[in-house]
Amino acid sequence: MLIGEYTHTLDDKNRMSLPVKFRKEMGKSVVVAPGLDNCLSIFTTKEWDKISSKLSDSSMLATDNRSFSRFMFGQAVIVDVDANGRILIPENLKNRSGLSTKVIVIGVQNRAEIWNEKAWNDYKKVVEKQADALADKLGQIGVL
Amino acid sequence: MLIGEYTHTLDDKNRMSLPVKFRKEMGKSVVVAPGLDNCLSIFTTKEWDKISSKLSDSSMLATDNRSFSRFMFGQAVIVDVDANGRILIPENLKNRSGLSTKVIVIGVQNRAEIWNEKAWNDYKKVVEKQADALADKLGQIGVL
DNA sequence: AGTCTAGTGGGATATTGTGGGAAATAAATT
DNA sequence: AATTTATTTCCCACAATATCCCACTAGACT
Repeated sequence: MLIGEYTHTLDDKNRMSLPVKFRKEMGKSVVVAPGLDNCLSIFTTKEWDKISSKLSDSSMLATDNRSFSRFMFGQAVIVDVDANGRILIPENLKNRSGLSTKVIVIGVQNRAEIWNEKAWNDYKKVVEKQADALADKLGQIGVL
Repeated sequence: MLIGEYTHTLDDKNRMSLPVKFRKEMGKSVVVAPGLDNCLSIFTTKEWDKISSKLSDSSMLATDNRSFSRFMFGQAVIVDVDANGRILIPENLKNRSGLSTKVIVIGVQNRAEIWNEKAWNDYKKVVEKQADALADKLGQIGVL
Protein backbone atom coordinates (compact mmCIF):
# COMPACT_ATOMS: atom_id res chain seq x y z
CA MET A 1 0.00 0.00 0.00
CA LEU A 2 1.45 3.31 -1.10
CA ILE A 3 0.82 6.21 1.25
CA GLY A 4 2.44 9.46 2.25
CA GLU A 5 3.64 12.71 0.73
CA TYR A 6 7.23 13.37 -0.26
CA THR A 7 9.07 16.29 -1.76
CA HIS A 8 11.60 15.13 -4.30
CA THR A 9 13.81 16.54 -6.99
CA LEU A 10 13.50 16.14 -10.72
CA ASP A 11 17.04 16.76 -11.83
CA ASP A 12 18.17 18.18 -15.13
CA LYS A 13 18.35 14.69 -16.57
CA ASN A 14 14.72 14.14 -15.65
CA ARG A 15 15.57 11.61 -12.97
CA MET A 16 13.49 11.34 -9.83
CA SER A 17 14.08 9.06 -6.88
CA LEU A 18 11.17 7.05 -5.65
CA PRO A 19 10.49 7.37 -1.95
CA VAL A 20 12.32 4.50 -0.32
CA LYS A 21 9.07 3.34 1.25
CA PHE A 22 7.65 2.74 -2.21
CA ARG A 23 10.55 0.84 -3.67
CA LYS A 24 9.82 -2.62 -2.46
CA GLU A 25 6.29 -2.53 -3.81
CA MET A 26 7.37 -0.85 -7.03
CA GLY A 27 9.90 -3.47 -7.91
CA LYS A 28 12.46 -2.90 -10.60
CA SER A 29 10.31 -1.32 -13.24
CA VAL A 30 7.19 0.81 -13.17
CA VAL A 31 4.82 2.46 -15.60
CA VAL A 32 4.52 6.23 -15.73
CA ALA A 33 1.24 7.43 -17.24
CA PRO A 34 -0.80 10.61 -17.47
CA GLY A 35 -3.15 11.08 -14.53
CA LEU A 36 -6.09 13.28 -13.68
CA ASP A 37 -5.82 16.92 -12.61
CA ASN A 38 -2.53 17.26 -14.40
CA CYS A 39 -0.60 14.84 -12.29
CA LEU A 40 1.36 11.79 -13.36
CA SER A 41 0.50 8.30 -12.22
CA ILE A 42 3.05 5.66 -11.42
CA PHE A 43 1.84 2.09 -11.51
CA THR A 44 3.47 -1.16 -10.66
CA THR A 45 3.74 -3.39 -13.69
CA LYS A 46 1.12 -5.63 -12.15
CA GLU A 47 -1.39 -2.81 -11.85
CA TRP A 48 -0.57 -1.78 -15.37
CA ASP A 49 -1.29 -5.23 -16.68
CA LYS A 50 -4.71 -5.05 -15.09
CA ILE A 51 -5.34 -1.70 -16.69
CA SER A 52 -4.28 -2.74 -20.15
CA SER A 53 -6.27 -5.92 -20.10
CA LYS A 54 -9.35 -3.96 -19.10
CA LEU A 55 -8.71 -1.55 -21.89
CA SER A 56 -8.36 -4.24 -24.48
CA ASP A 57 -11.68 -5.56 -23.29
CA SER A 58 -13.98 -4.43 -26.05
CA SER A 59 -16.95 -3.89 -23.78
CA MET A 60 -16.24 -0.21 -24.04
CA LEU A 61 -17.63 1.83 -26.87
CA ALA A 62 -15.31 1.67 -29.80
CA THR A 63 -14.64 5.36 -30.39
CA ASP A 64 -14.31 6.20 -26.71
CA ASN A 65 -12.05 3.31 -26.27
CA ARG A 66 -9.89 4.33 -29.17
CA SER A 67 -9.27 7.84 -27.99
CA PHE A 68 -8.70 6.74 -24.46
CA SER A 69 -6.33 3.98 -25.48
CA ARG A 70 -4.34 6.37 -27.55
CA PHE A 71 -4.24 8.82 -24.74
CA MET A 72 -3.08 6.35 -22.14
CA PHE A 73 -0.91 3.96 -24.09
CA GLY A 74 0.43 6.70 -26.28
CA GLN A 75 1.86 8.56 -23.37
CA ALA A 76 2.63 5.89 -20.82
CA VAL A 77 6.12 4.48 -20.53
CA ILE A 78 7.67 1.51 -18.87
CA VAL A 79 10.73 2.72 -17.02
CA ASP A 80 13.35 0.81 -15.12
CA VAL A 81 14.25 1.79 -11.60
CA ASP A 82 17.97 2.47 -11.56
CA ALA A 83 20.51 1.31 -9.00
CA ASN A 84 19.78 4.35 -6.84
CA GLY A 85 16.02 3.92 -6.85
CA ARG A 86 15.42 6.57 -9.45
CA ILE A 87 13.15 6.59 -12.46
CA LEU A 88 13.27 8.63 -15.63
CA ILE A 89 10.36 10.94 -16.39
CA PRO A 90 9.81 11.38 -20.14
CA GLU A 91 10.00 14.96 -21.30
CA ASN A 92 6.47 14.99 -22.73
CA LEU A 93 4.92 13.82 -19.48
CA LYS A 94 7.03 16.22 -17.51
CA ASN A 95 5.76 19.09 -19.61
CA ARG A 96 2.17 17.92 -19.52
CA SER A 97 2.14 18.10 -15.75
CA GLY A 98 4.15 21.29 -15.54
CA LEU A 99 6.81 19.64 -13.42
CA SER A 100 9.92 21.55 -12.53
CA THR A 101 12.83 20.71 -10.25
CA LYS A 102 10.76 20.41 -7.09
CA VAL A 103 7.98 17.83 -7.28
CA ILE A 104 5.61 16.16 -4.86
CA VAL A 105 5.26 12.41 -4.80
CA ILE A 106 2.26 10.97 -3.08
CA GLY A 107 1.08 7.46 -2.46
CA VAL A 108 -2.55 6.71 -3.32
CA GLN A 109 -3.24 3.09 -2.44
CA ASN A 110 -2.32 1.16 -5.54
CA ARG A 111 -0.48 3.91 -7.36
CA ALA A 112 1.82 6.84 -6.78
CA GLU A 113 1.32 10.29 -8.23
CA ILE A 114 3.75 13.04 -9.14
CA TRP A 115 2.57 16.61 -8.78
CA ASN A 116 3.82 20.04 -9.49
CA GLU A 117 4.34 21.49 -6.02
CA LYS A 118 2.02 24.44 -6.39
CA ALA A 119 -0.66 22.39 -8.10
CA TRP A 120 -0.63 19.92 -5.24
CA ASN A 121 -0.87 22.62 -2.59
CA ASP A 122 -3.71 24.30 -4.41
CA TYR A 123 -5.47 21.01 -4.81
CA LYS A 124 -5.14 20.27 -1.14
CA LYS A 125 -6.54 23.68 -0.27
CA VAL A 126 -9.57 23.14 -2.46
CA VAL A 127 -10.26 19.77 -0.93
CA GLU A 128 -9.73 21.13 2.54
CA LYS A 129 -12.28 23.84 1.90
CA GLN A 130 -14.85 21.26 1.10
CA ALA A 131 -14.49 19.97 4.61
CA ASP A 132 -18.20 19.47 5.06
CA ALA A 133 -18.56 17.41 1.98
CA LEU A 134 -15.49 15.52 2.99
CA ALA A 135 -16.85 14.77 6.42
CA ASP A 136 -20.00 13.60 4.77
CA LYS A 137 -18.13 11.19 2.57
CA LEU A 138 -16.10 9.89 5.44
CA GLY A 139 -19.30 9.42 7.36
CA GLN A 140 -20.80 7.46 4.53
CA ILE A 141 -17.80 5.23 4.50
CA GLY A 142 -18.12 4.81 8.20
CA VAL A 143 -14.85 6.42 9.14
CA LEU A 144 -16.28 9.13 11.36
CA MET B 1 3.43 -4.04 -25.49
CA LEU B 2 3.92 -0.90 -27.52
CA ILE B 3 3.54 2.29 -25.49
CA GLY B 4 4.94 5.77 -25.36
CA GLU B 5 5.28 8.86 -27.47
CA TYR B 6 8.30 9.66 -29.59
CA THR B 7 9.19 12.52 -31.89
CA HIS B 8 10.96 11.28 -34.98
CA THR B 9 12.05 12.48 -38.35
CA LEU B 10 10.73 11.50 -41.72
CA ASP B 11 13.73 12.28 -43.88
CA ASP B 12 13.70 13.29 -47.53
CA LYS B 13 13.97 9.67 -48.51
CA ASN B 14 10.82 8.93 -46.51
CA ARG B 15 12.73 6.91 -43.97
CA MET B 16 11.67 6.89 -40.35
CA SER B 17 13.38 5.13 -37.48
CA LEU B 18 11.23 3.07 -35.20
CA PRO B 19 11.64 3.87 -31.52
CA VAL B 20 14.21 1.47 -30.19
CA LYS B 21 11.72 0.26 -27.60
CA PHE B 22 9.48 -0.99 -30.40
CA ARG B 23 12.07 -2.79 -32.45
CA LYS B 24 12.21 -6.07 -30.67
CA GLU B 25 8.47 -6.54 -30.89
CA MET B 26 8.33 -5.28 -34.46
CA GLY B 27 10.81 -7.77 -35.77
CA LYS B 28 12.32 -7.36 -39.19
CA SER B 29 9.28 -6.45 -41.18
CA VAL B 30 6.06 -4.64 -40.39
CA VAL B 31 2.83 -3.63 -42.08
CA VAL B 32 2.10 0.03 -42.64
CA ALA B 33 -1.60 0.67 -43.14
CA PRO B 34 -3.95 3.63 -43.13
CA GLY B 35 -5.25 4.29 -39.64
CA LEU B 36 -8.28 6.01 -38.25
CA ASP B 37 -8.35 9.73 -37.58
CA ASN B 38 -5.77 10.44 -40.23
CA CYS B 39 -2.87 8.62 -38.72
CA LEU B 40 -0.88 5.69 -40.03
CA SER B 41 -0.91 2.34 -38.30
CA ILE B 42 2.08 0.07 -38.02
CA PHE B 43 1.39 -3.54 -37.20
CA THR B 44 3.62 -6.45 -36.51
CA THR B 45 3.13 -9.14 -39.11
CA LYS B 46 1.49 -11.27 -36.44
CA GLU B 47 -1.06 -8.61 -35.59
CA TRP B 48 -1.68 -8.09 -39.25
CA ASP B 49 -2.51 -11.73 -39.69
CA LYS B 50 -5.02 -11.48 -36.88
CA ILE B 51 -6.61 -8.45 -38.43
CA SER B 52 -6.88 -9.96 -41.84
CA SER B 53 -8.43 -13.12 -40.51
CA LYS B 54 -10.94 -11.04 -38.59
CA LEU B 55 -11.76 -9.15 -41.74
CA SER B 56 -12.36 -12.33 -43.64
CA ASP B 57 -14.63 -13.43 -40.83
CA SER B 58 -18.07 -13.30 -42.38
CA SER B 59 -19.78 -12.25 -39.19
CA MET B 60 -19.28 -8.64 -40.23
CA LEU B 61 -21.84 -7.05 -42.43
CA ALA B 62 -20.90 -7.84 -45.97
CA THR B 63 -20.94 -4.32 -47.39
CA ASP B 64 -19.19 -2.76 -44.42
CA ASN B 65 -16.65 -5.45 -44.53
CA ARG B 66 -16.04 -5.05 -48.21
CA SER B 67 -15.44 -1.33 -48.09
CA PHE B 68 -13.30 -1.57 -45.03
CA SER B 69 -11.28 -4.38 -46.49
CA ARG B 70 -10.64 -2.33 -49.56
CA PHE B 71 -9.63 0.57 -47.41
CA MET B 72 -7.17 -1.47 -45.41
CA PHE B 73 -5.78 -3.99 -47.84
CA GLY B 74 -5.73 -1.64 -50.75
CA GLN B 75 -3.26 0.68 -49.13
CA ALA B 76 -1.36 -1.43 -46.66
CA VAL B 77 2.24 -2.32 -47.39
CA ILE B 78 4.70 -4.77 -45.92
CA VAL B 79 7.98 -2.96 -45.34
CA ASP B 80 11.30 -4.27 -44.13
CA VAL B 81 13.07 -2.72 -41.18
CA ASP B 82 16.54 -1.75 -42.32
CA ALA B 83 19.81 -2.28 -40.48
CA ASN B 84 19.36 0.99 -38.59
CA GLY B 85 15.85 0.23 -37.44
CA ARG B 86 14.21 2.42 -40.05
CA ILE B 87 11.20 1.79 -42.22
CA LEU B 88 10.16 3.34 -45.50
CA ILE B 89 6.86 5.21 -45.57
CA PRO B 90 5.14 5.02 -48.97
CA GLU B 91 4.47 8.42 -50.50
CA ASN B 92 0.72 7.96 -50.76
CA LEU B 93 0.32 7.03 -47.12
CA LYS B 94 2.58 9.86 -46.12
CA ASN B 95 0.43 12.34 -47.99
CA ARG B 96 -2.79 10.85 -46.74
CA SER B 97 -1.81 11.55 -43.16
CA GLY B 98 -0.29 14.92 -43.85
CA LEU B 99 3.10 13.88 -42.55
CA SER B 100 6.04 16.20 -42.90
CA THR B 101 9.58 16.01 -41.57
CA LYS B 102 8.62 15.98 -37.91
CA VAL B 103 6.30 13.16 -36.95
CA ILE B 104 5.03 11.62 -33.73
CA VAL B 105 5.20 7.90 -33.21
CA ILE B 106 3.05 6.45 -30.47
CA GLY B 107 2.57 2.95 -29.17
CA VAL B 108 -1.01 1.80 -28.68
CA GLN B 109 -0.78 -1.66 -27.16
CA ASN B 110 -0.65 -3.91 -30.18
CA ARG B 111 0.13 -1.33 -32.82
CA ALA B 112 2.11 1.82 -33.39
CA GLU B 113 0.75 4.94 -34.99
CA ILE B 114 2.41 7.75 -36.89
CA TRP B 115 0.90 11.19 -36.52
CA ASN B 116 1.38 14.61 -37.89
CA GLU B 117 2.71 16.53 -34.91
CA LYS B 118 -0.01 19.12 -34.74
CA ALA B 119 -2.76 16.60 -35.33
CA TRP B 120 -1.56 14.53 -32.39
CA ASN B 121 -1.28 17.50 -30.07
CA ASP B 122 -4.76 18.61 -31.01
CA TYR B 123 -6.09 15.13 -30.49
CA LYS B 124 -4.53 14.96 -27.05
CA LYS B 125 -5.98 18.32 -26.12
CA VAL B 126 -9.45 17.19 -27.04
CA VAL B 127 -9.17 14.10 -24.89
CA GLU B 128 -7.63 16.03 -22.05
CA LYS B 129 -10.45 18.54 -22.13
CA GLN B 130 -12.96 15.82 -21.42
CA ALA B 131 -11.68 15.40 -17.91
CA ASP B 132 -14.99 13.98 -16.74
CA ALA B 133 -14.99 11.33 -19.40
CA LEU B 134 -11.40 10.63 -18.56
CA ALA B 135 -12.14 10.18 -14.90
CA ASP B 136 -15.07 8.03 -15.84
CA LYS B 137 -12.90 5.76 -17.91
CA LEU B 138 -10.28 5.51 -15.23
CA GLY B 139 -13.01 4.65 -12.79
CA GLN B 140 -14.26 1.89 -15.02
CA ILE B 141 -10.80 0.48 -15.20
CA GLY B 142 -10.52 0.62 -11.49
CA VAL B 143 -7.79 3.19 -11.23
CA LEU B 144 -9.85 5.63 -9.22
C1' DA C 1 31.44 10.29 17.22
C1' DG C 2 30.80 6.73 13.80
C1' DT C 3 28.13 4.15 10.65
C1' DC C 4 24.57 3.63 7.52
C1' DT C 5 21.23 5.01 4.22
C1' DA C 6 18.47 8.09 1.28
C1' DG C 7 18.66 11.47 -2.01
C1' DT C 8 21.23 14.02 -5.33
C1' DG C 9 24.88 15.40 -8.66
C1' DG C 10 28.17 14.70 -12.34
C1' DG C 11 31.24 12.45 -15.59
C1' DA C 12 32.43 8.48 -18.88
C1' DT C 13 30.61 5.37 -21.97
C1' DA C 14 27.34 3.31 -25.09
C1' DT C 15 23.43 3.77 -28.00
C1' DT C 16 20.16 6.04 -30.86
C1' DG C 17 18.67 8.71 -34.47
C1' DT C 18 19.86 10.91 -38.59
C1' DG C 19 22.33 12.36 -42.71
C1' DG C 20 24.83 11.39 -46.72
C1' DG C 21 27.27 8.79 -50.15
C1' DA C 22 28.18 4.47 -52.85
C1' DA C 23 26.31 0.60 -55.04
C1' DA C 24 22.60 -1.60 -57.26
C1' DT C 25 18.44 -1.58 -59.64
C1' DA C 26 14.98 0.32 -62.62
C1' DA C 27 13.51 3.61 -66.18
C1' DA C 28 14.09 6.21 -70.12
C1' DT C 29 15.96 8.17 -74.20
C1' DT C 30 18.38 7.86 -78.38
C1' DA D 1 20.13 -2.68 -77.91
C1' DA D 2 23.10 0.49 -75.48
C1' DT D 3 24.05 4.26 -72.86
C1' DT D 4 22.46 7.59 -69.87
C1' DT D 5 19.48 9.13 -66.24
C1' DA D 6 16.74 8.48 -62.32
C1' DT D 7 15.46 5.96 -58.33
C1' DT D 8 16.01 2.87 -54.70
C1' DT D 9 18.66 0.15 -51.42
C1' DC D 10 22.53 -0.59 -48.63
C1' DC D 11 26.22 0.84 -45.83
C1' DC D 12 29.03 3.81 -43.04
C1' DA D 13 29.83 7.97 -40.12
C1' DC D 14 28.77 11.36 -36.91
C1' DA D 15 26.59 14.00 -33.28
C1' DA D 16 23.36 14.20 -29.74
C1' DT D 17 21.58 12.04 -26.07
C1' DA D 18 20.57 8.50 -22.79
C1' DT D 19 22.43 5.13 -19.64
C1' DC D 20 25.52 3.44 -16.38
C1' DC D 21 28.51 4.05 -12.69
C1' DC D 22 30.73 6.30 -8.95
C1' DA D 23 30.99 10.07 -5.50
C1' DC D 24 29.28 13.29 -2.30
C1' DT D 25 26.21 15.28 1.33
C1' DA D 26 22.88 15.42 4.89
C1' DG D 27 20.36 13.25 8.12
C1' DA D 28 19.04 9.22 11.06
C1' DC D 29 20.20 5.80 14.07
C1' DT D 30 23.37 3.17 17.14
